[in-house]
Amino acid sequence: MVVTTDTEARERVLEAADRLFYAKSAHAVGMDELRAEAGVSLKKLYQLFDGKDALVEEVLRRREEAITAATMKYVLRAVTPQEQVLAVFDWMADSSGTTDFRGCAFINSYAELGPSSDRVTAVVRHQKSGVRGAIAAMVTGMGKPEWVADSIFLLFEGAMTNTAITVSSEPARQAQKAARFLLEST
Amino acid sequence: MVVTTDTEARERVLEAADRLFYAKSAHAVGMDELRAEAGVSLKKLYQLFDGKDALVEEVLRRREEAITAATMKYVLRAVTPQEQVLAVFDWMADSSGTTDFRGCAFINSYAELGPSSDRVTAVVRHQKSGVRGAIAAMVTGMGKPEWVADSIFLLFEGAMTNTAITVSSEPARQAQKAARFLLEST
DNA sequence: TAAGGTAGAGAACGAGCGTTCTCCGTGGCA
DNA sequence: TGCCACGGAGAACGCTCGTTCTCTACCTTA
Repeated sequence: MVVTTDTEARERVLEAADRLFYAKSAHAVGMDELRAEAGVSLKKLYQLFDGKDALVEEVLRRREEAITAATMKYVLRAVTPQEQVLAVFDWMADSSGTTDFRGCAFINSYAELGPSSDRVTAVVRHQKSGVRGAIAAMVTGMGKPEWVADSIFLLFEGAMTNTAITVSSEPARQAQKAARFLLEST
Repeated sequence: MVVTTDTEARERVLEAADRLFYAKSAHAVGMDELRAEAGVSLKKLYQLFDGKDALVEEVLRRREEAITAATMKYVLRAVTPQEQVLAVFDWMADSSGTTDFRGCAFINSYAELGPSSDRVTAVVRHQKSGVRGAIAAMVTGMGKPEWVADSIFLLFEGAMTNTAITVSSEPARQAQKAARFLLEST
């Protein structure tokens, strides 16, 4: 028998849930499908998590950390502050290349569950204010006015959804161009 | 007995479905709840529409027309071409004032149903390209480059989602400011 | 080896869904 | 007045879901 600690099982469940929820939306993924994908018994699944709602919430929180880390890799690779700000659009353009890109998981969750789950709404708000704050920190660090940061944030958000809908990295590139213009002309 | 033609019943169903689907997301609204809200028998409901999927599709198409008309009222009220472009953000700010504002119904539907319904995805794409085209027509009519139109479109999209998530018209106003800047400095 | 406890497989359960069907009351018409 | 066709109310059906429960097989330990 393959030894599997609870920690490992937890991780497998969270990874599978993140992938499936994002790809199909949470309500379209049954606990049994998730159990099969994670290679875990239904009993253990309910031992590890307090039901589906709690699992959705934890998946979103985990994804928030993962996305922050992923974008930071792009940001820190850049040299100048301006290139750092624009690097988040490189991340987006690269991410959209994967066939299973479905836009912003937080907006998607808000659309699906927002009205029925305050917990999910809270995580979504947290993520959005985090992204907005991160951009603001970079931009104001460059001496640019705060409204430039907010504008770049909105370009980012619009590009996320439309990159998914149009199945193309063009919105990401377009948003990057607009952000560059805003940074250079202020 | 109150006389009700099929056309009237159809209209009542579509109005109720639009309102409920937008407020709660489609999968959270049962056909029976919809029947009750529209004041129609279940039998007639299924006489008038080929099931829920078809109803969702028709609701989205109807909403596309309604939103186009609503924004056009704002656009045509403005005098200068620049004010016309910026008027769509006035529409957004005003719409967000209603307590049941939940962002872009098409993005929400894409998030909820996109992976399972090509028909819905097609309607969403159609609406997005329509909005993008309408902004492009106004902006290029002003002699501005096309990338300005695309940027304003992305600002619009980002503001729609974040106006809903933050329950505030601030993103709409912020996007408007950014759009004005883009229009004036090119 | 024998007993006991643990964990997995999957049946069971109650609820809710979309959809269809049945029944009954009420109209119009000869 | 008697008949019939229609439409509404809502029961019924088959399915899927989230969640819990049961049973069995195996591993551990004395």
